[in-house]
Amino acid sequence: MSELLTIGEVARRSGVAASALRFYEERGLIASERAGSGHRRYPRPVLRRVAFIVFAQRVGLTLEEIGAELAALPPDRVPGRRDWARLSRGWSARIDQRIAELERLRAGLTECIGCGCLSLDRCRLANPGDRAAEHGPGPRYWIGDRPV
Amino acid sequence: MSELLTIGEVARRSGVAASALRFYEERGLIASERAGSGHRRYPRPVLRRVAFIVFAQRVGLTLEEIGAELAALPPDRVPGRRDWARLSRGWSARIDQRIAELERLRAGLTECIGCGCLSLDRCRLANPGDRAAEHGPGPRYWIGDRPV
DNA sequence: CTACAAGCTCTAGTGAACTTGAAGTCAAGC
DNA sequence: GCTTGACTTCAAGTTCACTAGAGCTTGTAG
Repeated sequence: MSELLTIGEVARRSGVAASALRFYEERGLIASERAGSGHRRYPRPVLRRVAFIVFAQRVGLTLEEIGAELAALPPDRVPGRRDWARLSRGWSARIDQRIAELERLRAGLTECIGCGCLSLDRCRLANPGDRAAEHGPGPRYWIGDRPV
Repeated sequence: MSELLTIGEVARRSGVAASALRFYEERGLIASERAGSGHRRYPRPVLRRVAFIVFAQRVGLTLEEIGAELAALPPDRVPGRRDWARLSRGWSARIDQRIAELERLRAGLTECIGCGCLSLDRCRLANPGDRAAEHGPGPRYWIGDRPV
């Protein structure tokens, strides 16, 4: 019934570990007030914010991107239907792209590999040009899940 | 025209960095002979094997899984239509699952978030039970891309 | 008042898939 | 003979999204 939640309560209710919540806070994705003791106190709406983060991760966004999306939401009022709609467009496009790629791959599974044409020179399914190879150093993102 | 390719040639033709090829070899995904100098010499079919690896990664398999798939292919003969078909079944199912999840998420984008029900308690889209939270320590796999 | 749970900060580790860099070898061209 | 470039090994670094543990403080129940 309390207005403010402890980190443990948020963790239990969201299914996200307390350590992860601290990590999100460090990254600026969520915020907390502090009790006199120095303990975190989360206002209730943080639960929706955490839900949003989890959802966005499943869609395939990185925490950095999620942070940007959250920053773009109005800080002064509860985000409404209009805000979601704006957000939604970008995400839908992204999801559609990934689905399209997966369908292409599934088709290639029988058509292209099956027919024996899986050749790097000719097959667009394994074409270097399609790949994220030139995205510089560091780990390759899950191929195809990369932000475009 | 030569029968055997250097690592540089394979890298150029496959679009995969030489360092990655050495890494794949270390992991047992590909193999090479050695010239007298100690330099790697790849038989030509390695190109198809690399193409296979790249393809499988886009589908979402880890290198370890890819290694297992490759190990299951006949080592004595060129893999034929039958071998691909066997492989294909598992991958298709996997792709279908991921597509289904993405579609579910896309629907939730308007239905569930849009209507304001994005609540951790009630919404199955952000439901802790759905999540890979209990998969133990270590990094969370890209959520939803996890091998089932 | 004392346990003990829960919170705090900070540093370091994890796993996947590589890349980077150091230090050395080998082959070819000038 | 020397430089250049391609190759070798090996160790260490990178990103992402966290987790784990050390060492300390706070809050609560008996």
